Amino acid sequence: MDSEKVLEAFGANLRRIRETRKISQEKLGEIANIDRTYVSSAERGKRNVSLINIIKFANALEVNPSALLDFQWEEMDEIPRYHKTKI
Amino acid sequence: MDSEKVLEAFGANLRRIRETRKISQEKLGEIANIDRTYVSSAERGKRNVSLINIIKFANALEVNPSALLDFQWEEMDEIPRYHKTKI
DNA sequence: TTGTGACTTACAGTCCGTT
DNA sequence: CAACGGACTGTAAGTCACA
Repeated sequence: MDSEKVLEAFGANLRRIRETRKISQEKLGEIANIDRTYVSSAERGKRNVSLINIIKFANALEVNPSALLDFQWEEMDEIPRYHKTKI
Repeated sequence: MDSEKVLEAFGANLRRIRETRKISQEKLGEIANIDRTYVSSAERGKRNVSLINIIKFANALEVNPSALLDFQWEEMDEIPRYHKTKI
């Protein structure tokens, strides 16, 4: 589990979903009440976004928060254990 | 969307899943490499946990990160819009 | 085994701007 | 419209002694 790649994966999800909504970073920021420069850096994987802001983003984009955490773990250095076991 | 309740909901999920694993907060902290007292405060909804730590918790508990974000929105003040639309 | 208050440090997050 | 920088404020991260 590589922290940097987690942030990049989150950012990629954020960007992909925002683009399907056909709204700008600025517009997303306005809806979510988050600064536009922060949206930009979050999408580029430069920010360790907190839970409240993850929820804000999800609500603004009208998706379940889990959509933003739907990572492609194959790209990570270590495969998280939940791929091997179920709860 | 009430921030305080989001944190409490996250903490409740964290605690519930940890208890199904039958491990102590201290043991979870050891696995996730997070301080025991931090686990305690996160479970009590006192921390706005960031993405990296959400992933650490999820990996340590061997669950998908989205399991920790599986909130009961009915209890919240405002129903997030993703209940009304799908992506 | 867990809860809690207090504390410092690091960085989350904002606001101004330029390219 | 987005990337990026600088300077700033607020708060999460991380730890401790003690209940």
